[in-house]
Amino acid sequence: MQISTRYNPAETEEKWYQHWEKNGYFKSTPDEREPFTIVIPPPNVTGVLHMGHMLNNTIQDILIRKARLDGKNACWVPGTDHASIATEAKVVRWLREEKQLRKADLSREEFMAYAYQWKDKYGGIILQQLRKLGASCDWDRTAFTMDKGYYQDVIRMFVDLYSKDKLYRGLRMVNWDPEAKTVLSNEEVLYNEEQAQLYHIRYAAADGGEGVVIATQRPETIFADVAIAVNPKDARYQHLIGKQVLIPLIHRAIPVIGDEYVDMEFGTGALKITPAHDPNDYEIGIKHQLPVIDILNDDGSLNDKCAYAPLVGLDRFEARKRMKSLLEAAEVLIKIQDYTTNIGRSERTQSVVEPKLSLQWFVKMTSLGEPALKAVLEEEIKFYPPAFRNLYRNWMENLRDWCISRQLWWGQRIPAWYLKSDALNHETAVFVAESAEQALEIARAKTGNAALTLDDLRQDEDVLDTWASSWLWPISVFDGFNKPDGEINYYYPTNVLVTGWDIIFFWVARMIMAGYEFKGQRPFESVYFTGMVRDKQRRKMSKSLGNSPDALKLLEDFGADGVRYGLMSSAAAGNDILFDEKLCENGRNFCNKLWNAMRLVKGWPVTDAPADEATARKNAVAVHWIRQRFSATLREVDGHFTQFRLSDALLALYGFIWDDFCSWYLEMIKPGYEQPIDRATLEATLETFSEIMIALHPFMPFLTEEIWHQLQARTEGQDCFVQRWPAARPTDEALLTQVESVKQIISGVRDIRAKNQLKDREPLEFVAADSESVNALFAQTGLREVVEKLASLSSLEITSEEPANSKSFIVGADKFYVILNKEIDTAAERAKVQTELDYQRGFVASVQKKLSNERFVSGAPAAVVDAERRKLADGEARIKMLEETLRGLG
RNA sequence: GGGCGCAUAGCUCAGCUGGUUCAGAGCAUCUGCCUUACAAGCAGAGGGUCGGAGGUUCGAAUCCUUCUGCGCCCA
Repeated sequence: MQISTRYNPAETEEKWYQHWEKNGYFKSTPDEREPFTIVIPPPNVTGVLHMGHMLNNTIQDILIRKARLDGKNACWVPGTDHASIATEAKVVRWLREEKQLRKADLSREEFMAYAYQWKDKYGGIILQQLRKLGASCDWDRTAFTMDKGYYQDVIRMFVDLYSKDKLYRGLRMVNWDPEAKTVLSNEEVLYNEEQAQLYHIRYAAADGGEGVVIATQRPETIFADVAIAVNPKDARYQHLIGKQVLIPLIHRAIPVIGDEYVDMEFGTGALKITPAHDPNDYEIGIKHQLPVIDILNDDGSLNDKCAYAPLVGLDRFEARKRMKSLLEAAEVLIKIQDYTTNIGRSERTQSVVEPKLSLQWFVKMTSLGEPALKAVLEEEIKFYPPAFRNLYRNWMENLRDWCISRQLWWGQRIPAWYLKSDALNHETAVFVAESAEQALEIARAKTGNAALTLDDLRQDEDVLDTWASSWLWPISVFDGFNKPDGEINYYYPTNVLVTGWDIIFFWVARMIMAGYEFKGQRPFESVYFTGMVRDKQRRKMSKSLGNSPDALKLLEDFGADGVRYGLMSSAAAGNDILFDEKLCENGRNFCNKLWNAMRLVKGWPVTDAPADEATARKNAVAVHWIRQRFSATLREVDGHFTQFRLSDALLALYGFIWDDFCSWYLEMIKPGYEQPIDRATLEATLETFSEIMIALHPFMPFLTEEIWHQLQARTEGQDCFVQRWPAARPTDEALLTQVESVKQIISGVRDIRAKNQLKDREPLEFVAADSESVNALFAQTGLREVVEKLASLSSLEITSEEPANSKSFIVGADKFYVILNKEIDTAAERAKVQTELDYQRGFVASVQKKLSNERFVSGAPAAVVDAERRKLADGEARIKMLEETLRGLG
């Protein structure tokens, strides 16, 4: 049967994935084996596969497959995140565009019903796509952060933290949509440059002086001013710091304070501080312990706190208009200046968003952060690459309390109830419980009012930040809250977390905190940080830029193994990768290379007759050598794996397979045209080839499984997937070195061929200068035959005679000649040898200088000094040989 | 403003604890080959003051200081 010269991924991938899944190879249940656990960083439930996912999940699959081959009970838990903001935004858009519905017109329940509808329709597509990549997740364990059980865990977490006094309500500046009368998330506010006006207004000094002029775009907010800030370095205003000035129209006295924050160049260099209506002012207010005056009603009109009756009840824009004439009449309006500024508008109502203080839920970070920081610094949790420890420490040492409430509906609703009789944001009591009924009980007890009913309570409208649910992921997916003595004890702590460094704070740090807080244990032993996948212009790949290749198209074009290779070959841990399809092309080519190696080996006729003696010697040493090389490679790969240096591990295998196995080994044992190969050599080759497939399997699972089955007839269930990782055996270093010399000799001959227009197959006479090392080399059984075959020699002699009509080359400290049946261009040859001679003399001089340094000889380790002595001896031998060659050339 | 990181071949990057893995890989380039597994391939070759300057050391791409140029995070 003719086998295609190209590997066809489309045919094999589907077949093997189904085979593995059907055989339950992905499944894990606790048993007596050592567990190896990974929880997937859950992608957005309605997301689609992109480059970052492919990189990240390829790495996890490599680790999990390697663990499986190592005989561990490997468990990779897949799942998705509800991603509240992103998903809610998608649902809102969908409702608007497809159903002509506005969120504001829907009840919470109606909206949630639509959201689940959306989730059911698009949710989990990404998990299907991961299968195409080869991800060997235990799909039976697929989790979702809004699953009933998971939801319950999040609620329980909230109640638990509250009971431990680690949660509190605090003021925070939010985006308020006065038209929809709702809080907006940052993502729902659209900023655009708009024309606005700066009002220059004079605040008279309380002591009758001329005071100070400020510039503001929102003159109606002056009634909420609590201070004027100037830069202490500003010579114009230094004398005012500590004095009082009067707010125009209402003549309330406010202090002038000094703060470096103030930009001396902007406006007049004096900044009015309005904590209730500007986030930066709020920060300054806290710093200087200033009061907060909120003059806006929820609908954007001014309330009586503004203390200026003519404006109370007017909309902010109407008030702004009136302010102009009022200020003019008071003779405090210096000028009005046009300027362009970024104005935030509600995505939904287009109304100008007002920064507004609102009560939000915060997690106290001090007690949570401490063990989490310690764990990483003391390497109870190891980071790869370790440089991320610094980044982590820097953040953890400057922890701010975590605001976990979000003004959204898609998420876990905060389990806090208030009295309906209390005004919004001015609640007198909070009742936190896992259910409304429990909250009611608490409320009755707390208020002493046994007559309270559920109707008297209202639940907090907000949901929890997505990260406040996903930080429980490693615990919750094993049902660790419900069944703390269940299988979580087997799988937890997980072994490694693979994620992008961009969410080190959002997610990694918080999972570590949750691990210690709720489980008393680290959530994982190691964290492998992947880099960001960027395009050739170093831009992060993103949908909005449209610079991300279509992941599925890529898989189709290059095969999953090709793409996996492409991603991994350039992905050292933590380093961003500049993605180029060329990388996948390399991967595809590598697949074809292996495929063709398989075709070659399978195409040989076999004979049970023993090979002739020379061939037998050659094949025996070849088989012995490739096993040694493979062992050496495995040792290298094992080392890389323990360090999570997956890219290096793959490249080590790649180099071994392409160069050692294909270019050298297979060429060594390849029988002549239509000649058979002896059975022993073939079987040894199939055996080694099969083991190589196992070693490569974690990286390129489909191709290796296919070749594994093509190589030899396998029994039922004897799949590459479930084999044991081949053990690295001690290696015969002497042989490895000798074969390296043999390779250099063969390359030397090939080089002379190339430079003298000699056909590759034209047999050549070859001479090695007699020496101890040359004799030792060829005393190794079979090596002479290897050189003869791969260099296409007609003869190989060892002699101390300098052969005529020859060209020579040097390997190590030995000299070799190729006899050319033609006139040698002696002048050109002399020049070449002279150049080499000059180089060698320089080399020897530098080594001599080192060795004549007494401090080097006494200070450096003996091995290093010995190596230098060897270098010197070899260099001197080479000089001698080159000088002889020069003499020989006349 | 505070912090973290990066700079090595034309390009993208490896290079661990300072020393024969020391200057490397892939791509690109050049030369010769449609050879009997693979032209998406084979054989061979060229290409570098390891960003600059100091320092530590017998010895520095590697450790320290500093400068320059980029990138990122926090405010």
